[in-house]
Amino acid sequence: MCPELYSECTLRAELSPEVLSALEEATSDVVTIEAGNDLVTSGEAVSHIHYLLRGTVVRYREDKKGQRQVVGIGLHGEFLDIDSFQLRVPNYSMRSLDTAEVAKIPFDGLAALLCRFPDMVRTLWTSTVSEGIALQYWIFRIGRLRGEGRIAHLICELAERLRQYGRFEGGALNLPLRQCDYAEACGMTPIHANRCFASLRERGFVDVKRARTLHVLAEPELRKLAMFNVLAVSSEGDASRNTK
Amino acid sequence: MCPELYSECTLRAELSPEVLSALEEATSDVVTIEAGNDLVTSGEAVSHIHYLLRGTVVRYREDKKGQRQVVGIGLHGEFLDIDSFQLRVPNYSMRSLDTAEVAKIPFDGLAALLCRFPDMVRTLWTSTVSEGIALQYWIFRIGRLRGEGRIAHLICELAERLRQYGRFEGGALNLPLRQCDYAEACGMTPIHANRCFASLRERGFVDVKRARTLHVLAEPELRKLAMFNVLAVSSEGDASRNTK
DNA sequence: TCCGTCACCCAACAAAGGTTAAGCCTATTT
DNA sequence: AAATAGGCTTAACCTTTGTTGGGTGACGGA
Repeated sequence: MCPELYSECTLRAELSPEVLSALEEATSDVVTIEAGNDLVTSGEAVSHIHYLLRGTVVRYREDKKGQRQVVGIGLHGEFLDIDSFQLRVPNYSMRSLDTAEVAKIPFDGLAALLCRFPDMVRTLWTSTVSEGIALQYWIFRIGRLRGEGRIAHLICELAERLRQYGRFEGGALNLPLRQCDYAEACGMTPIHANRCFASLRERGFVDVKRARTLHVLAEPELRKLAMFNVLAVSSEGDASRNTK
Repeated sequence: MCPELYSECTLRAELSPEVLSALEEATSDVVTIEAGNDLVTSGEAVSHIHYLLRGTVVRYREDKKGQRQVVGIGLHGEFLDIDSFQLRVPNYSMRSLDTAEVAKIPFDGLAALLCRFPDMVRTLWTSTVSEGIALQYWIFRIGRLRGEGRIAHLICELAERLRQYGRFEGGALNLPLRQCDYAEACGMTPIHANRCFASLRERGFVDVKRARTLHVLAEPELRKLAMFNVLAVSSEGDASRNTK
């Protein structure tokens, strides 16, 4: 097992060095998954949780016509499906958007770890709570915003997360997300996502230098448009024609 | 403290009688909240979790224009905000739709309980995971379904939950939800919710006997329309004009 | 009793977003 | 260099949904 597997883990502050190295020992294997392949398939039992070492992953649900609704985006350094430790049979699928590398930690190994480090249960529980909060943001985004605002909201979320991880240099959203991925996450058609991107570009809020790297040019305006971070004292804005 | 406070608790199977009575002892007080009042306000610290003894409660987020997006519905017998034990300052509000009675369990009391009954942590964690799964259903509903399907989906969810609790007698959804509450939960305007209800009524799927009691007349059709329970083997249907 | 309020209902119009069917550009393959 | 494939872009058309403004009936308080 290569050393320092979990050196970029985003839960790091919460996990002691002992736990991290125990996690590394408990890791059964590290696999590479090509773009467009499923890591996890809805309805099929899994026996381990996944940690993303490299790449970007979407979590989604499919309707019976095969239309996908993305319900989460996993960035590298994140655990992708801690909840499956409880579920055993996930009711979502996960797919990598580019070449991904994931570490697998078997459930039994994790269970042993939780016995050895009981505090870890609280940490994982807290992480599940955070994910729930994130899901509520997604519901707000899709339920209360119009097309342009939804895209802007998702961009703001990703920017915020990358910034937290120190990977938002130069305002670049360096992620393999295609317009159709944004569409699936925002509950709209790719054509409409395209219209929204065109408008955001026209307004000078973002710039897309062909290569799947999106440059955020006007984050404050984007946040206003998306009513991102509603908790902060609102500074008013042009969000007039923006809600339902 | 009145006895048997938690006799209807929906986590009951997971909680031993000892834990239940310890919970009862840890309960600081039981309060009554009139319809339309907030139990919890976004951004304001709380010091206890809530258990709903009577009534119905919505959890929501507000945008800066005061428009609400409901992100969860609490039924009696449920803990409403276990997650606030971790958050301390919730970023959502909760409001009762009718006269509600809630029991409050202070955080410190709960913390003591978790020390005394360490297994309970896992139970609460599992409950948080379930809530996360429910939130993914909500995202799917709002993101992938059209108006009629969204309303149908929410009705199916509520029916399912009431049935689990043994309170779905005669196919009646006996809840104080107004059309505008459905609208706020489904990300649409009350006017449009009204159109959707009219259509569902016309099709003979539901019946609303003025008095806020909704009768489910054709659950299979509703489920088909809503693509509810996508996991089950699909039996095909008329869901053609129903997705985006 | 009358009045106000609240939930529901309705209709006409406008805007947003889905559908279909193209065309374009770039990178990769042959 | 030509061929191909994937992702982006555009346009025309039509459905869904929001907007505005009004209406009804039930109910509770003055």
